Amino acid sequence: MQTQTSGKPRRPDRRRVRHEATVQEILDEAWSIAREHGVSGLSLRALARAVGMEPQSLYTYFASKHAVYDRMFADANRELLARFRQLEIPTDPAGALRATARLFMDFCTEDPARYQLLFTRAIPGFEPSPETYAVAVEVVEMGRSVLAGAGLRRDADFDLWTALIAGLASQQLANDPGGDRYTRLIDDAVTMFTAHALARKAEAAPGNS
Amino acid sequence: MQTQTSGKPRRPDRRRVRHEATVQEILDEAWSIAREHGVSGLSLRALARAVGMEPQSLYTYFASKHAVYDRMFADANRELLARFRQLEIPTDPAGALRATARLFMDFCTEDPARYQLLFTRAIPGFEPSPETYAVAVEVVEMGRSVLAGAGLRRDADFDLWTALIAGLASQQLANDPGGDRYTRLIDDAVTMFTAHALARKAEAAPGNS
DNA sequence: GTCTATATCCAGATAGAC
DNA sequence: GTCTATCTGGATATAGAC
Repeated sequence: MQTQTSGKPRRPDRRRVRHEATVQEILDEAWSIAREHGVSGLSLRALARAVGMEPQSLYTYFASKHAVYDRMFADANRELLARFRQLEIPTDPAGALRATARLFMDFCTEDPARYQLLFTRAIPGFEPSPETYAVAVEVVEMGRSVLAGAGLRRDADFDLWTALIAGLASQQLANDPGGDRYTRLIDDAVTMFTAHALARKAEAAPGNS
Repeated sequence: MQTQTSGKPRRPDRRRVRHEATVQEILDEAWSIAREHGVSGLSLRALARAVGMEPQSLYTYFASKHAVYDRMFADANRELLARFRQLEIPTDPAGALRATARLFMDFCTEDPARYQLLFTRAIPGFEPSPETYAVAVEVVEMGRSVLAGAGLRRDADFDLWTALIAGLASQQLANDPGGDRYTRLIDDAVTMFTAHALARKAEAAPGNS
C-alpha cells in the first residue's frame, strides 16, 4: 500500500523550493544594490523595496542583515572556486600562474562590490560564519595547490604571489576602475615572480636536473 | 598714534586660533572613532558626543560629514608626505626602494582606518575635493621620484612597484592585521622587483657600463 | 559659538493579526 | 509567508534664540 513509509517528502517539497527561490531573488537584488551603492551601502529597506516586500518580511528569509552578507560572501567564494575548478591549467609553471592571475583579476575587476566584501574589511561588524569561512579557506587552498603544481611550495612564495596579484587588483579598482592600467601588467608580474621564485628554488636545490 | 592702520589683526586673531584648535580636536576624535568603528562607521552624533558638543554644533566647523572626511583625507596624505620628506633615502637603488617600502607599509599597518580612507573606496559617496586631491597627487609624485632616483622612469615600472607594495599592505591588513606575515616579505619583494626592473633596463640599453 | 527645537528620513529588529 | 503596527534609535542637516 504505502509507497513510502515516512512522512518525509519523497520529492522536493514545493514550499521549500519556493522558499529557496525567494532567497535567491533577494540575494540577486542585494548584489544589485551593493553594486550600485557600495557593499556597505546596502540597507534592508532598500532591499525589501527592490524585491517587492515590506522590510520586515525579509526576516522570514534571513535572520539579520549580517546573515545576508554571510550568504553573499559564501556565494561569491563558491563562484570563484567554481571558476578555478573549470580552469584549464597550463602545464608550464609560468602559464599556470598567468592563467590563475587572469582569472582572479577578472573576478575582482568585474564586480568591485564583490571584491570589497570578500577581500577588504569594508563592513565594520561583519565576520563570516564558520561554514562560510570554510569556503574561503577552500579558495585559498586551491590557489596554494596551483602554485604547488608549478613547483612552489614555500609559504613565503605563496604569500608573495598572492600579495602581488591582490596588489594589481586593488590598485586597478582604486586608481583606474573600468580601465586596464594594472591588469595589463599581469604578464610582466608573472615573469618577475617566476624568475624570482624559480631562481630561489634552483639555489635551494643546486645540481638538480 | 595708530600702530596699525588697517582693522585687520596684526597678531593671530584669538578667535581664529581657538576655532582652529577646536577643528583639530574634532579631527582627533574623528580619527579615534574611525579607528574603533571603521572609517565608514563614523557618525556625526558619535563625533559630537566624543567632543562634548551637540551634533548640530559641528556644523560651525564643518559644512558636512564629507567635509570631515575630506580634511581627514588631506591630513593623512600630508602626514605621509612629511614622512617621505624626512626619510634619509639610501643611494643604492635597492636600498632606496626598501626604505620607501618600509615607510609606506608602516604607515598603512599602523592605522587600518587611515589606510581604508586613503587607498580603498570604503565610503560610497566620498570623493576628495580638488585641493585635497592635489595633496594625494603630491604623494604619488614623491613616490615616482624615488623610483626615478633609482634609475626607473617607466610608467609600467612605477605601476608594478606600487601594486607590489600596495598588495603587501592590503594582504597584511586583510589577512593578518597586527601581525607581520606580509611585512616581513618586503626585502624579498624588493629583491624580486629590482632584479626584474634593472634587468629590463639593461636589456633596453645594452652595452652601458 | 553653542544651544534648543525641529525637519526629514532611515536604520535594524520584534510582535502579532491574518 | 506576508502584512500592519510599532519599537528604539540613528542619520544628516537647518532655523533661530541666546
